[in-house]
Amino acid sequence: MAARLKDIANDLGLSVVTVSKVLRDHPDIGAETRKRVLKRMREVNYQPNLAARSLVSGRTWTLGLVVPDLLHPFFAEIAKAISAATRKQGYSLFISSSDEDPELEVQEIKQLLARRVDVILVASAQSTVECFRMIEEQKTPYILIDRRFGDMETNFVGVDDEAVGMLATSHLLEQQCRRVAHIRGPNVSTAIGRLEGYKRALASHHLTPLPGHVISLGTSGDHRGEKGGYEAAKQLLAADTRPDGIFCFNDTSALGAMRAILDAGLRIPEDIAVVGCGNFSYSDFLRVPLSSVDQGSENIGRHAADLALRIARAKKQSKPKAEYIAPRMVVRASSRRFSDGR
Amino acid sequence: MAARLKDIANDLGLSVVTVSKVLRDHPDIGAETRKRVLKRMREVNYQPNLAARSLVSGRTWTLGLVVPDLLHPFFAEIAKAISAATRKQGYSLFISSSDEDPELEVQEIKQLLARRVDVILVASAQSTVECFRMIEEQKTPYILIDRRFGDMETNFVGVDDEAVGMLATSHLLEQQCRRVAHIRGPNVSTAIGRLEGYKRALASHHLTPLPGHVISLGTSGDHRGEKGGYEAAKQLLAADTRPDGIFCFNDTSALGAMRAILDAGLRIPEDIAVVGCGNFSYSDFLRVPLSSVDQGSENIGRHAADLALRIARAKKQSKPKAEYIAPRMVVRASSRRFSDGR
DNA sequence: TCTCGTAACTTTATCGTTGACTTTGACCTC
DNA sequence: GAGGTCAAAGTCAACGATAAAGTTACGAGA
Repeated sequence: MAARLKDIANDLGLSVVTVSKVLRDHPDIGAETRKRVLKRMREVNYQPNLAARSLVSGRTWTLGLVVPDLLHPFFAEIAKAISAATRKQGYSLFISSSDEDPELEVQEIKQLLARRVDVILVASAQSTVECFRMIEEQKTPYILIDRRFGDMETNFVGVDDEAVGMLATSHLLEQQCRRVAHIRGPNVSTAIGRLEGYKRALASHHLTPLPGHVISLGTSGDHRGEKGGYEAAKQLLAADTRPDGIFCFNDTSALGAMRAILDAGLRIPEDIAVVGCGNFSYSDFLRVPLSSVDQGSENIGRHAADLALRIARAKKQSKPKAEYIAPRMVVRASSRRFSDGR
Repeated sequence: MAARLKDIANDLGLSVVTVSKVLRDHPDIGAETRKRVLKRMREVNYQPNLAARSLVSGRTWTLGLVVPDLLHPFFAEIAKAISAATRKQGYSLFISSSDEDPELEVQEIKQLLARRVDVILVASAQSTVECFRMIEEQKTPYILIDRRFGDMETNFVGVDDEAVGMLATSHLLEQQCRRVAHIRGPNVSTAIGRLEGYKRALASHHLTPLPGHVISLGTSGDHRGEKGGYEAAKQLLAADTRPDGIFCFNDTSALGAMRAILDAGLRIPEDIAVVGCGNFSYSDFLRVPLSSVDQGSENIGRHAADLALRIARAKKQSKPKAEYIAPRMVVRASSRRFSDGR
């Protein structure tokens, strides 16, 4: 069955170590011997036993990724990109979904720690940093993706959320919206950053959010946020002054919001322009194609993978590094109020 | 740092094996000793080294999943369900995406074999069975998901594709469509089954497909199939007799088809009713909400996970088992031609 | 009293690989 | 010819856990 170094060594009358050296391209092996060993390895389709290797080296050539929801295209794309980039370097990737549940997430992380993965990547649903202290105790390096935690000095790869907020809001202002509302997300770094960007963009036009024009997505139950977006938009429509543009925390909440607007008999973008965030793949096919800020998820994935590999290969812990990906505005019908393409 | 059995044994003046036995609930341990060991384990937060365990046992408590495209909600949902179900039993899941590329898929599988995963699950993009012979040689059990191969006797979990075709086509016929066309998928089991179901449903109404009314999705480039669906629908619209109903291989091709229909100035469903397959999560939010056959992807995932766990835990190879999940028709506006809800 | 069984541990060997040292022999130099 | 260098092997001891086969001590049964 599965061939071992020992078998090859016996077959060729060599010692196990010699064969092992060939495997790892060690210099002190004769050309002839090397050839014979390599030939035999091919013949028996030798595959090193990684468990044994891990045992000796303390490394597993394995990474772990935990995302809030694998069904969400943003995270699916990140996962796919990380998997593709790391596979090429001989690493395999454990992927799991925490369902936005902090406790489940902790369990996933514990399992990854028990498996001694070389690096953990998390798009975290935690509200406290306790969980990361736990990871640090095990001395397993980790990278936060998409969501940061206050002023924690950690490895991070994600979009520049303030830029997202500015991009979306500025775009709406350019489209002559003057009462731009914001449906903000839960109290995590991404939502806070986007809100900040929204305010800054308004400020740069000498505007401030009107009363009731910043509304929170409920966090209840539907974590994709369609229902939350629907409810939030209904509240906005009932506000003293109706908004003429809405920047939504993400695409799913934008879907809900658009539905609420259409249900109310209003037109998009004429009465209210809508911008989401995430640029999910089906934006083009919606009732009203949705303008959206692209977070460059694939890019995030690639950068995260590179960073993870660098960390995994490094002998020593290095200083935490934060990488910010620049977002990109993708304009579609839901916010295009002028045909001149401005 | 990471505590080992040895450390605990030293701390308590016991042998390593005794501690190991406590860990595995071995009977011949005194009550007092067991208590002391468990207490210490908790104190130092002991995590068994799975590499060492694997080395001895030859098992890794690890599963591998390869899907054609993690971005596709159908596969993402399956992946998520498998991951959730197996995690509870202490198994971790490697997930990777083959991008519908048979060669890449083989590479992924090789990596999983090298890692000695206990079971491999594949939604395969292969056109030949060669690759599975390779898996069999390594004696690693595997489960095919979604797509079968001819008459190969293998473990399989997927939807009953003939039922899918019948369900969709019968529904269109019930909606008084009389010229039902089919945009079929590539030459794999799923597409063949659905085509078969389509024909059988027609036959049971004493109909046969009209000339030019079964069209293949091109396999070129865009593997999600929107472009393919668009092109195929354009051809259908140019056919001698225009169809009044289209059953599309999947939802993404249905998106493309719907766009072609709308672009041609026709109405959905009045002029042409459309049914897809996959029931992807955003169906409700489309320009015309899409009727679709739900393949029960979560269900598929759960069943696949159960089967994988059973196989992983079994001492001996057992007879291959095929499980078929029943599909479900979800009717939305794209095919609802009567308001009486028939 | 002697054997035997049993509960509760311990010893030893093993899994497949690797890192740190040795050994061996050929060849060179002074 | 003694000593040194170098290439090309080989030995040994881990790595952390487990399975199988010992070893005690003690009480029961004959």
